[in-house]
Amino acid sequence: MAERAAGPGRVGRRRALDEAEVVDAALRLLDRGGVEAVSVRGVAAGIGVAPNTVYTYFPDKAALLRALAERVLAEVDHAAAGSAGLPWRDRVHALAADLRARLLARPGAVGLLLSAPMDGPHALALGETLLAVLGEAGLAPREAARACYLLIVQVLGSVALEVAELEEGPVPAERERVAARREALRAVPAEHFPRTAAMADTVAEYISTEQFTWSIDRVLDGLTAVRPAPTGDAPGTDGTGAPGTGTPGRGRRS
Amino acid sequence: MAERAAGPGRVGRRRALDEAEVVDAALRLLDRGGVEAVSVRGVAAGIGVAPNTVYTYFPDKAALLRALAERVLAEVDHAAAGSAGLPWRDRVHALAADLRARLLARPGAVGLLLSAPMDGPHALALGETLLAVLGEAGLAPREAARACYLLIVQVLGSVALEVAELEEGPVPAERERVAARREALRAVPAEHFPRTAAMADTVAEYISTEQFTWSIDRVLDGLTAVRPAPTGDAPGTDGTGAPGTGTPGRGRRS
DNA sequence: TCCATTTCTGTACGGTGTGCAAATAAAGTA
DNA sequence: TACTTTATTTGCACACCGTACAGAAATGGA
Repeated sequence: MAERAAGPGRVGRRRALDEAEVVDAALRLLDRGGVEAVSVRGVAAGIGVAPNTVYTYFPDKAALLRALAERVLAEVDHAAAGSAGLPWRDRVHALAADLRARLLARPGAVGLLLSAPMDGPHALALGETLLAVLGEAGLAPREAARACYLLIVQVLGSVALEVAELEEGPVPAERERVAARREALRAVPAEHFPRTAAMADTVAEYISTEQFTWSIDRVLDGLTAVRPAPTGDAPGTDGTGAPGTGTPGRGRRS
Repeated sequence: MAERAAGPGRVGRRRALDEAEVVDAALRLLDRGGVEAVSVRGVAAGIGVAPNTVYTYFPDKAALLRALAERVLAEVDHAAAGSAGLPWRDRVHALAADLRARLLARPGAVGLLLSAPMDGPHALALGETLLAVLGEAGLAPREAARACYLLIVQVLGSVALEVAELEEGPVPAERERVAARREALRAVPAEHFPRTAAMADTVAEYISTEQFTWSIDRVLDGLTAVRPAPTGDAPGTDGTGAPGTGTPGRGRRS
């Protein structure tokens, strides 16, 4: 099993591949065919090797999929968020848009990210970059960390819902996808769902870039809205999760 | 194939079950064993029938899974959001918390919701309820619709990321899950990810109820933050999705 | 050269979704 | 009642899946 990788003082038959080549083959399968096209046998065939050979490089399929998810995250453009000249809001937008675009270009990649803990180095790097931007924006570290998760959840969640509507095969343009949604929404019975039916056009645009940008903007508004200074009570959680008074912006500890 | 369901003037052998019984069997498998335990053969065995019989009720497995997702959504407590006495923020919190709790009680259900379009009647009903609350909160219909999607994305996204960390088997208490995360985060190298390492305790609490509530609060803040009145320009989308000026709260059309 | 060690392959097992033809059961008709 | 028509259910089969196991092939060290 893949215990100790290569090394000069190592004995035994040399391996013909390395982990990256296996992941690359998996990525090719992911790109055409989605996540369900990524099979151990398919990956093995893609690199001209017996199916079991894959288990020399990864202990099981789940590990291969985790590596594949990391591989996808590796391509995210952190530089977009680092351009020091831009206002911080724009830098968050750039990072979010880049992540969304990469994931939309690879339907099935989102499912990958959402089916295993995001604890790999590239996942950490993404969080670190976002944390830096939010820190420079003036958020206290604790607020920045929470805001970081809030934003990641929003991006991954919206891409996931967006991809969930896709058929197999090539991804249609956003325009067509919205149009298809609008058409499908004409079947919503107004007598049961009056508000939804009345706003069908806006509902059709849920999967649009505009809704995505609008959502991020509202989140950023919420992160910067002035609210009562945090109280200085003990740092333990109250743990109830129960809604409080209902007054807007009730602050919780930093 | 399941063309026309039962009817009084119908000829042919009577079916021994109905769709609901099939979905119930699938739900039992989902509850113990997660989404990957839901197999056509397992469902058939659960109701004492040959595997192919399932195809009399659903055209394929995907259709069965869609029905199962709907079945899960059917259990959401809309009354929690309808208690007219409470402030609207609390009603949103109640609905969000209820949805989260139901999905956490059934790990694997989120994956179900995120692997097919949410266009069933119970999905529509959920949106309609949320839309009503947001409308009563004073949001313009278009804003309310967009806010509705933003909130759904946040809830489903955060539950999805939360569930992604779970092992097979029974779900540990939140306290233990956070502790396990905290322990795992001790391995983060501070030289590469200084901010993440510094905030490890907060990062460990990403999956907590408190972070969930905090995130919803920030979103609600963002939805109610005062911002420039929408400009009256043409209703077409600009379609670029490019970030704008960076000034906070730049309003887009209602 | 022999040996220890590692990688790679052949084979096999139990599982999956589902297509197809035959069997079965009900209703309509004669 | 007997026969036809139709819908449901089943047995069988196929192709695919993840992966365990034992042996073969290749390497470096002694």
